[in-house]
Amino acid sequence: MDALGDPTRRHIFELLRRGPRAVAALAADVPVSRPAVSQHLRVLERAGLVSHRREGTRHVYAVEAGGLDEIRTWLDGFWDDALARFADAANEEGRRQ
Amino acid sequence: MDALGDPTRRHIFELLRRGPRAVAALAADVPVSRPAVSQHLRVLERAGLVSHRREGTRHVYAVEAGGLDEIRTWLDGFWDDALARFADAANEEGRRQ
DNA sequence: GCCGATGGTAAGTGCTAACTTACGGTAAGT
DNA sequence: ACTTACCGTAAGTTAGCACTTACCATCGGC
Repeated sequence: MDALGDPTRRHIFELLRRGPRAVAALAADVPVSRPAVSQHLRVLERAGLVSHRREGTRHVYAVEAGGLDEIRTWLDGFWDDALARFADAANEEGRRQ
Repeated sequence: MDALGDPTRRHIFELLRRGPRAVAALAADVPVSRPAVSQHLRVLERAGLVSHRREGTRHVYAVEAGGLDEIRTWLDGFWDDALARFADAANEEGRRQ
């Protein structure tokens, strides 16, 4: 979640959404330098959102399904609770009127 | 999404998950000053994640269902694409072996 | 009408992190 | 072996932002 807070990082993440890419290929579509992309990829990997495999000298990065699922479950619990509370508030409102 | 990047802001957001609260009540459960909470609430409101209604001199904040839904749809599209790409990669892998 | 409570806003400060340039390391091609 | 391509890491700078203190506005109560 902290990892997706940065716009550039989300940009990289959405590029990876189209499929696995190497570092240089990612840096070509992002308005920052290549080392910056490397640093962002490291953060994303630490967060469990992406993974990389070496292919010769190139490092190909891809999205990790587990990381997305983690956020998803967190959001789901949140959503349910929020809806329940929202219903409670609506009931209370109706009771007042 | 940028709004949920800050840990303190997520903390406040999760407090709001239990139900609507006033600013002072929120600040009591967060290790920062009350003005800081106000600023965080402003960011959250600008992001469409919370809304506030005045209750006398108190400002009661509550989570906004729409904001959560927005993140949810974004995440859903992401999830589907990621799974599809993952399946493609698995197929390619199988074809090689 | 005055005082306390509640909370938004302004100004200022410190720290984090995002970015750059520079360097080193590894693998492939010739 | 030498060069080239590709990438991670170190060091340094800067801009943003999270936080605090101080101030002001508004609403309710005595």
